[in-house]
Amino acid sequence: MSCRREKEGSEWEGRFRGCGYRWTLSRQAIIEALSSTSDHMSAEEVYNAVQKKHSSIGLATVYRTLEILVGMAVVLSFDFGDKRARYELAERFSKKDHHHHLVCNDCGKVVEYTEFIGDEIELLNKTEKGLSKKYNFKIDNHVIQFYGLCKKCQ
Amino acid sequence: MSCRREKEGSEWEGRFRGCGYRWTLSRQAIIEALSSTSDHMSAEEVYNAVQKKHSSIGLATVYRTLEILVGMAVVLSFDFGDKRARYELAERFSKKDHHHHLVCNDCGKVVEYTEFIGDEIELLNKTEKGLSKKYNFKIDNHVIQFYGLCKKCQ
DNA sequence: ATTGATAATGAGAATCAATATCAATAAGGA
DNA sequence: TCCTTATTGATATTGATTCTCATTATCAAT
Repeated sequence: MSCRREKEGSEWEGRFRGCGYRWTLSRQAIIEALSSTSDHMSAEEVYNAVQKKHSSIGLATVYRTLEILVGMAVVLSFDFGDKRARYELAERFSKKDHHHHLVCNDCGKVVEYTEFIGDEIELLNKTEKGLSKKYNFKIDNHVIQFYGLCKKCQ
Repeated sequence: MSCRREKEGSEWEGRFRGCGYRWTLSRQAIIEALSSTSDHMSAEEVYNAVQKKHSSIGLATVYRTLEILVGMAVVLSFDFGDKRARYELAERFSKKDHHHHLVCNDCGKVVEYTEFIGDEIELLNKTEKGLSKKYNFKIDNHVIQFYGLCKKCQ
């Protein structure tokens, strides 16, 4: 086992314990699964991925852990219109740049675009500030998504 | 019955028949229910509202009709994070101005804001155009929403 | 290393919004 | 009025997610 892996392990461990959670094999495996793909996995897909190495981990544990990770803002949960939550590591834990999503209503294909993000973020921040003040909300999250038909499905 | 009501009835009838659908009492009642509130009703809430005047209309019909209305772009469907679809009449069929939503993650309160819409729309249109070209998508829908905690829930 | 409090877990049952089935009914053109 | 067929209500079913509960694992204190 490499030095790097140990270091990563203890970072995650620290993050969990810092939030009052224990550090367990299941949690490690689930984070590994999320880290090792660029897909937007559903809970069941995470379960299947995790099963390959650790067949004893149950589906309920996957759901519970994902809930915790979302609460820790380590994982983001998305709704792409296919009737199940889909998960992806938050920007700072992933290799991906900040992006938003463009979803095909027919085949479900998801494009992660980064091209127009700059202006979007800027506007979102401004709007967020305005909304916070006017409506007394403490805003901690936003969604921007586009829906349509991809080339094939048009 | 007023002249206006008759006229509205036939407008809706025309819209349905123009799409190859029949015009039925159930559909009329469901549209009335959607028109007579500013809430974001769930399918079950629409069902309850409709039941008061037409107790024979079934829940399945409500779901089916809402699906059709969404397909006709008469009704918009939203996900506010409470695990059920919520519906509202599209802008051109409602008294409301174009707005986006700000949702409390705790109590579920939904604020419809219109203040910052101008810039948002402009940016969305621009982004939409850029995405269409670059990714060959025919975009027909977008979502912008903010999530946080309202004053009470902070 | 052992212990004890308790957090986490797996298996499976339960929940609940949404969808599918199917026989009966209603819409609307001929 | 008749006929075709879309629509409907009742109800069963699905499928993602959550809950329950007995068992196990974590980890701070010993």
